[in-house]
Amino acid sequence: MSMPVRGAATIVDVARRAGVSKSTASRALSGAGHVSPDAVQRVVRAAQQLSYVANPAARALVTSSGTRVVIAVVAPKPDVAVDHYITRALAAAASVCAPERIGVGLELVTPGHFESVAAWARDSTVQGVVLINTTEQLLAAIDRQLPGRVVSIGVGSRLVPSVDVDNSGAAFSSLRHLVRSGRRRIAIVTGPVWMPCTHRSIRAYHDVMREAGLKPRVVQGDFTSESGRAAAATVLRRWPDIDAIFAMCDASALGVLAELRARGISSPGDVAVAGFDDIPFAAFAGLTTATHPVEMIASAATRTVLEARLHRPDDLMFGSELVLRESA
Amino acid sequence: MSMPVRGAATIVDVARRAGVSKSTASRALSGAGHVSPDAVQRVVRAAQQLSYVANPAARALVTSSGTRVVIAVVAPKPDVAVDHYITRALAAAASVCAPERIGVGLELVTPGHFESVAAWARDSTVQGVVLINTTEQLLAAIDRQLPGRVVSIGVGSRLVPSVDVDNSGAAFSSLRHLVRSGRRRIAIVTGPVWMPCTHRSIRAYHDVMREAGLKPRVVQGDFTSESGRAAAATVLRRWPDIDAIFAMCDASALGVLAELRARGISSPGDVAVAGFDDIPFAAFAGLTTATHPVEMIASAATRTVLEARLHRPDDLMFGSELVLRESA
DNA sequence: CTGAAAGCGCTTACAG
DNA sequence: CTGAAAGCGCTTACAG
Repeated sequence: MSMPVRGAATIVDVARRAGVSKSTASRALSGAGHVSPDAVQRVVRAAQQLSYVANPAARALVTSSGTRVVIAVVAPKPDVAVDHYITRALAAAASVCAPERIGVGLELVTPGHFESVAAWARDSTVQGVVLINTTEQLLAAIDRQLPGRVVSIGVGSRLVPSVDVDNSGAAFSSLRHLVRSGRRRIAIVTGPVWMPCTHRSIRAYHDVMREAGLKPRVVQGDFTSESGRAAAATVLRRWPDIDAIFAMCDASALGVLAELRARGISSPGDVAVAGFDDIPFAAFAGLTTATHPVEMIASAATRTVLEARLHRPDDLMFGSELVLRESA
Repeated sequence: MSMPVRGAATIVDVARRAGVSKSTASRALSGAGHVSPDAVQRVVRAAQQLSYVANPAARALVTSSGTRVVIAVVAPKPDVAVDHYITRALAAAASVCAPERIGVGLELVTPGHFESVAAWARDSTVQGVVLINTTEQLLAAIDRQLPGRVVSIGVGSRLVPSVDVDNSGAAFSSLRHLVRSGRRRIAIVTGPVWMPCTHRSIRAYHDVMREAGLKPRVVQGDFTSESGRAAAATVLRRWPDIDAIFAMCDASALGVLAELRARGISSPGDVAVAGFDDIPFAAFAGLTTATHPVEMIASAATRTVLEARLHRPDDLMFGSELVLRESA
């Protein structure tokens, strides 16, 4: 028997090769309904031989399984939306979907404009939605409209499972490392306040400072290198005797390092610096940081949406590992 | 008349509202076949009122229009594949596709393993393919199998249109700027030799050197910062009197700057440095470079694939602008 | 110029 | 446990 030439194998090809009707083939492949073990085996084997993957367009038409996964990014302004973090997550999602013949779409949501949520809910071609940087407000809107088709990379809700890195754990290990290596005047450069993850790290920071009997010193940043540089300047002005700066992301930490260098302040000699994310450039710059397995997180979130479970899956929290380099 | 509640508007909703059959509605919307001007107007209006976008799953089933666009990245090894350049292009593609209810998939192709090309050709859910970093070999395989559904970000072929940045122009303007500002011993740090774009820039480099009566000095890199650092070391060893280094990408240029700084060599004082891409970090680092409108390029390429023209569209070449900063 | 009918590839009640 | 039939939303010959 030869491969079909004109197009990809269809369920009719599989059924014919297995000697059953397409109804039976469909049931055998989906696992739903009763099918004799013998038939299941023949169908599965035929499907493998033909490299059969159900046509998602046809399936989407009859069920509501969808042909695409929407990656929805929440951002106050459209231009701040698509940073390296987002594009890495998108690439991971697109890689996970490709073998299933499912596509991904990228959509921006600005706070207060949640009309698109209703559109996704109505759209049978939307398999599901992966939220990035979501807010409590958006989650509330989703709970009402899209039950069971949404996963959040970030905070979750009663109905929306969360898949994320252990922000607190990452902050704990970096800060404890600083304390253990003798630092006593440790400042933190935060992310934007509207992002829930910012608060998790700030809380961890306060916990460690209290635990060690140290005074908290908080300066706000916005995850850019420029804001890190500005924050370092602020820190040095307010607390000239500072001996460590912990930034909530590597981009800001690199800004901190640049500002220190520009002022002739040595690192780690005078001021230790630690970041978070372990971006490729961090290794190059000798930045001590903690890993952020963005690809694993996005892959897991996307897989959850593809599986379309009936019950809310458990939250998933990925660990972060401290990476010691020169800067701290 | 009220909006349909259960799902997105279908062509039957549009037809009913316009008072025609769904056949006529379909023809009016596609522009194919004869429809009275009056009917066209009513149908178009109804579609607008209902925010109608044809269900791509249904359309893909009957035509071969597809539900997804494949972004195919050619890379010698899987791990070098997904850099910032790729993910930016992917994000742009996913943004362009989203309003059309089309998804994108990310697939890696390693040289010599072109089976996936045949799979895409057979797959009616594949609207088209956007190639990134393609090689002549892959283009040859595609010419035979996927006529009319492929666009290349990079080199094109007789059947595959190319959409790309003007690499030569970018190299010309950076190098001429170096020459004009008095530099005479100018080295180039290249990209990997297997990438066609590397050769375009090298050729431009040789042209400018010849034109200015200067000796060419070529060192190979691989687009990483680490390779830039190593290349700078090589350059300084082989040509201690060097006064400028042009790197084919910003990541490498940043590596060059780091190596110079580590050796106490001032920039631009002793050695001017220029890169290419204008990544966000370049502005922060004060790197002179030239713009690379990746998002515009990827959007244009994706739009071309979505339109699925019958005839090969013209090649598209995007200009690059010199951005003068501190380093040169 | 228009509408009724067929069919794309699937899944799922409905009979047997 | 199995198969024939209906139908998801579209487009496109086929008649009129």
